[in-house]
Amino acid sequence: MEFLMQSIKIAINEKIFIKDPESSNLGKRIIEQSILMINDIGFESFTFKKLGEKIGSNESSIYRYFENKHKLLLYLTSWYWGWLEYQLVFSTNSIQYATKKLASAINIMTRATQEDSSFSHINEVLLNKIVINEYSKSYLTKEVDVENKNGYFVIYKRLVNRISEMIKAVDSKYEYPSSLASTVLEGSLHQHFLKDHFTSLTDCHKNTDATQYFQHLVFTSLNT
Amino acid sequence: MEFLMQSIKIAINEKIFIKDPESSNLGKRIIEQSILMINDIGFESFTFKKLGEKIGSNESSIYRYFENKHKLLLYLTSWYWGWLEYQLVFSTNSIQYATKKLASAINIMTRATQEDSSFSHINEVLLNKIVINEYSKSYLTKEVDVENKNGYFVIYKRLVNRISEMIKAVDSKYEYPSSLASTVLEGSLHQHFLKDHFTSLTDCHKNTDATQYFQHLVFTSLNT
DNA sequence: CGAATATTGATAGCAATACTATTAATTTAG
DNA sequence: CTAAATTAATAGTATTGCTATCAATATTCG
Repeated sequence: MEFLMQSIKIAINEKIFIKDPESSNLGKRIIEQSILMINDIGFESFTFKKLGEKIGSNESSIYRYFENKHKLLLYLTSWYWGWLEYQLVFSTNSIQYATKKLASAINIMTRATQEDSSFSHINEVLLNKIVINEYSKSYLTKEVDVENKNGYFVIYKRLVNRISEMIKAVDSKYEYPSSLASTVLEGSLHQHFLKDHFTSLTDCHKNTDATQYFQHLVFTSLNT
Repeated sequence: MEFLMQSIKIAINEKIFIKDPESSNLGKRIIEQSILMINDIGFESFTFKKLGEKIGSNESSIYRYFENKHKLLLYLTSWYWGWLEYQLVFSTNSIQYATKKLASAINIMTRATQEDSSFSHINEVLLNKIVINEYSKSYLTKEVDVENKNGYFVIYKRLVNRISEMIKAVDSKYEYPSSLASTVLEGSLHQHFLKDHFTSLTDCHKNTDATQYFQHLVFTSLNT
């Protein structure tokens, strides 16, 4: 997958960072290398000090971009959802039939992530793995309500709503469009996690299985 | 809900603790008060030092029961799933018809937790909240494969498998029984979380809504 | 160009966390 | 009632998650 439009930038809520990491070379290295490092050692073991060493920079310099590693995680995951949203809108916009549109959306939301050469410093495949392993930690906190009010989760919420609207377009009488939409997005991450760590708890063993599963789940729930 | 059998004990993998907290008064206070405290301040802010102060005991004494707070979380969540499993088996065992059995199981898995006076030192309602807010953190770690091999998640896995078997009993041709079972269990926690923090992402606003949603989701997926 | 301004790097320091070790006090069990 | 087990108290260590300060470099713009 590649962005067809040049110089598209994923717009992240400015309250999430102190200084926009897209605005400098150091900022981009912070993003690039934090993705590699979080993927490598996990979010718990990841620290700004270690990242500083890795990028040949200083802990205190990273703190000038992000208040703490939680905010960096919010940035990375927001970027990921923004990137997915773009693909969703771009791919489904021209589809006429509601059913076909929703099927295409489910496909994009549940498939294994493809690389995208448009953003040279971001490895989308690894970022997808981070989202699978760490996204819940970004909202399963005591601060979730305040951060939600601050708009830290808007992109994700917009994405769920888009799917929800597509579901309604297929079956306006269906009673749980938002729950179904959130189930697909969150459940997709979960099934991919189970595929890697708890194979007995899932039937999705190949990459394409999750898509099949959710297509079936959604379309049997709806009256088309 | 009450246990009809006296002196039932939820059996937890002995590798999770150093000394069985059920074996002493201090151990029970550790469990009782850690539930209150984690619920109160969240797992991230929870420390053995604070817990020690709260129960009028010492940090080092708690370390004789649990290696670290991660293991304590594994203990608490294992206990919860064991308790739910008991209710599931007890309530559905005598039901003949596969469909009715599965419907009853979904009901138990997705409803709001009821108090249980059988275990005086454990507040099941608060423990359910902890599971909603913290369970994923217990397996979204770099150590998950080792800990899985050690059997730290057996109870949860057995529970998913029980549901999976019930699904198969209703529709032996259905291709995704394990995925559907794990989706119900995990998705139920997620919908309850959304109900409390992201109301726009769910249609479950009353406690009973999640049950309705998952009943519909499961039974439209299956050919009965 | 060159001075002002912004950015980054280096070092230090602090409070809290996540433990471990040791020893003393207390409880319990035979 | 004595020995063994348990618990409490204290101290100590390495790491984390920051903040502050100041020097070294870039960058910008008049």
